[in-house]
Amino acid sequence: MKCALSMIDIRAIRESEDEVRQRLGDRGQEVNWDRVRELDATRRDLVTRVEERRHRRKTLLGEIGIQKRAGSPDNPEILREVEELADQIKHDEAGITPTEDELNDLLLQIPNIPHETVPVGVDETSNIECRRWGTVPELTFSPEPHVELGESLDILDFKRAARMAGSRFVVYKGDGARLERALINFMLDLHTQQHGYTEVIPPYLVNRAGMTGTGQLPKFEHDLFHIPSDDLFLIPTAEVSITNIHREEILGESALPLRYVANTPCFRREAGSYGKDTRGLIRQHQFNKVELVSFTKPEESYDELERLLTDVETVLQQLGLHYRVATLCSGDMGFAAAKTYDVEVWMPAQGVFREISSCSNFEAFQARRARIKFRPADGKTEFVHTLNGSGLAIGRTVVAILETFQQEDGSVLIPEVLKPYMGGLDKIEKH
RNA sequence: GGAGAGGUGGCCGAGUGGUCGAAGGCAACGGUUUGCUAAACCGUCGUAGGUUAACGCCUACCGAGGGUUCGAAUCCCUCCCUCUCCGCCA
Repeated sequence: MKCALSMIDIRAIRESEDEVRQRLGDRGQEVNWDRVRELDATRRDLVTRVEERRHRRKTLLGEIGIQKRAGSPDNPEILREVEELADQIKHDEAGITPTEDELNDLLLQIPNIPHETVPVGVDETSNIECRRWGTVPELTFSPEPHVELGESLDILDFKRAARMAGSRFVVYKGDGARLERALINFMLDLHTQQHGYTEVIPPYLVNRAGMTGTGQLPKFEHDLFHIPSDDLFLIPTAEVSITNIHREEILGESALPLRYVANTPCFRREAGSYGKDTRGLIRQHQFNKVELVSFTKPEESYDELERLLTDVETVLQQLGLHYRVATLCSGDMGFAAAKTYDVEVWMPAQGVFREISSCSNFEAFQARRARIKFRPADGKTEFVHTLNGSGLAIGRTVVAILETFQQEDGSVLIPEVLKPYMGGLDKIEKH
């Protein structure tokens, strides 16, 4: 019998539903709690009954075996009872499958429980700013948006990309392509060499089970690009691939924490964001992102979240980009997250901070779905905690760099740390 | 895509239609012995669900799903995956 797959622990609901619901707050509004409770009870009733009958049947079968060996004739009484039990078991089992399926469907729809330090709120207005780093760059001229800058420098080509693939795609060209590549390499080197992450290059296509494990499915299928012929999905973030590296594994305690970094393209349908950020690199169907993922013991995950955030901030600080950090409120967090920090970079042309990284602790939410456990030295296996953060989204970093370091003549200075990755080039200018 | 082989516990590796949840070995853990290490010896040593205050007990699982049978890891079917060879290809 399959175990009940869940994202929040069914036992927690069974034993302290009130507390679970209270902590979910607004996030638990849509859940049909009565049905969950009912299905759980039904399932347990059926399972208990089936197991009792199976036990009885097993005993009888053993007796038949002994009699056969002794050469005794068949006992019709026993045979009849065995048959009856089989029918009853079959009948009850037929009820278990749909019960479990419905229960799992309901449980998979329940978002994660926010951590107690998460501010309560319904939208971004309740997010809490933690800190700012740097200052708004002082320009003696009015800053050009990255789209105009990129096109006049002939490093970004949105028109030709649209011709071949539609809107929300781009062709990077010349120093633009090189800048993108330089950023990827700089971030990967920083995280692997200074911050202790192991680089991986994972699959960009993932199956249904993988997407369910990290929480994209079943609820957010409409946000994903899907390949029907093979039932595979293009990853919306490397988080999916990396977290699934250890799906259905029991890790040794000494192996934790595990830290991975990957640069991958990310593919998002952006359904429902029509009209939002239609121009430029901000919101693309395909973009590169360097992603950090950690697997930790439960008691260490919140320290790890702070560490992850620090690693992400280091990237922005070394690039010299002005940013701020906010703790997301309960209503603004993603489905799977227990706590999230957003890192927002200053975009001079728009004059606003825009998200460039999101760092989350999923606690055991993904681990439970993906069945990722570890074995403590003393006791029973436990679910690990998973975390991830963008370190950083490359396209948006390009935007920030172009706009922040632009010069009045339309050229763009290359940040010091990137120069080695740009072959010593110190600015991008018109040719 | 074509042909063949195979999928058993952390690993290796037996296995027969009926006390097989599964021999044996390795690894791991605990202990005895030991100046230390090693060796040797003894013991423990899968996952999940149900039940119990707890010790424990019960059930399921030998790639997945069906079928045959009183009974299946063992026989049959379908699917998935891995490996080898051929073809194709970056």
